[in-house]
Amino acid sequence: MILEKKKAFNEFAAAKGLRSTRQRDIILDFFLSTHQHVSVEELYLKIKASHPGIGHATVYRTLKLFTEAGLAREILLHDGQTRYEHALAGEHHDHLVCTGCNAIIEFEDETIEKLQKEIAARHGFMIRRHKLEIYGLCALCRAPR
Amino acid sequence: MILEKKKAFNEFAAAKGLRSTRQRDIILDFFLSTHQHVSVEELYLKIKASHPGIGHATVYRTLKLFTEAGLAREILLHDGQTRYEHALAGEHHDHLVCTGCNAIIEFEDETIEKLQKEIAARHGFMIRRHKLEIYGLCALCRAPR
DNA sequence: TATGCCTTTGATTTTCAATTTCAATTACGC
DNA sequence: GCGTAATTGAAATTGAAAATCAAAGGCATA
Ligand SMILES: [Mn+2]
Ligand SMILES: [Mn+2]
Ligand SMILES: [Zn+2]
Ligand SMILES: [Zn+2]
Repeated sequence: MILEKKKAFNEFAAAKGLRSTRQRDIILDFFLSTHQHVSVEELYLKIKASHPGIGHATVYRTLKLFTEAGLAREILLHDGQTRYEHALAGEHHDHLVCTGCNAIIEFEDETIEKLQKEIAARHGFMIRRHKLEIYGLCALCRAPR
Repeated sequence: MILEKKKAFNEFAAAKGLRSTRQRDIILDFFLSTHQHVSVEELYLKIKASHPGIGHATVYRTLKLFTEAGLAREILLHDGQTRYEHALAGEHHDHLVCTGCNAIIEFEDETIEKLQKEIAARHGFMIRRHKLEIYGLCALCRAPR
């Protein structure tokens, strides 16, 4: 799993003529061992604890590379912080976002996906991507105390 | 229509103990006579042409008030600019966004709305709001030349 | 292993939307 | 009209993200 992703990035890097650097290896290791939907700042701070030399800019740049390579996906929720999640080829899902505890629940609904395509077709619109985010309170945050 | 909205805002302002100011009247007039999905900067520039004294901060603040009053709705698309659209009580719709010409097509789909509620219920999640944005190319932008 | 090119890095600066600050102005109940 | 508290707007500040650029480092070649 993790090895496959590393391999995938190495292939992407090779194809693009990118150099192999210590920083990119470290950032990839941290990203792969991180929970879903990590913000750049969160990841940067985690890395900085054991690798103080690594800079903000490199983390930003490298996450964009991972996205280009297909390992990561950018998620823009309503808090002004870009987050990244692990991307699996061909996989797609949407998000329930708890505004109480910031938990994120993933879901996928084939019918919704199909209806979106029908709506687009009806308007002669060609879909490139979409985002469906449902904001509210998760079961835990709804519970009294 | 426009008068109803002005009345609605006046009632909101009265209930909240807000004062009636020339600036708020002007900004409301401009907002109500503007096409859908206007950005703050766009609206500010339009107003400035005939009312140079009105400041950025006031436009930002006032649009937030309109939102609170239920006349406007904040729309955050993927271009880093907050937009506002006219809100009608009880009405909801989602957006097809053309990345070619920035056109925005509105749509509503009862089945999608229902499915969202089912998904939320399945996770014990209480929905407060949601956003569904479909990005791609509109019919005109797809057409050759 | 050494050379040299050219990519990458990271401290710093810049950008840009949006918010905050605060002194001056203004609305409005009395 | 008076006094007070809300409002305004120029300017400063914020915060995320991108850009800058000199120094460091990867890598093809000899
Ligand atoms: Mn996800
Ligand atoms: Mn709309
Ligand atoms: Zn929660
Ligand atoms: Zn278009």
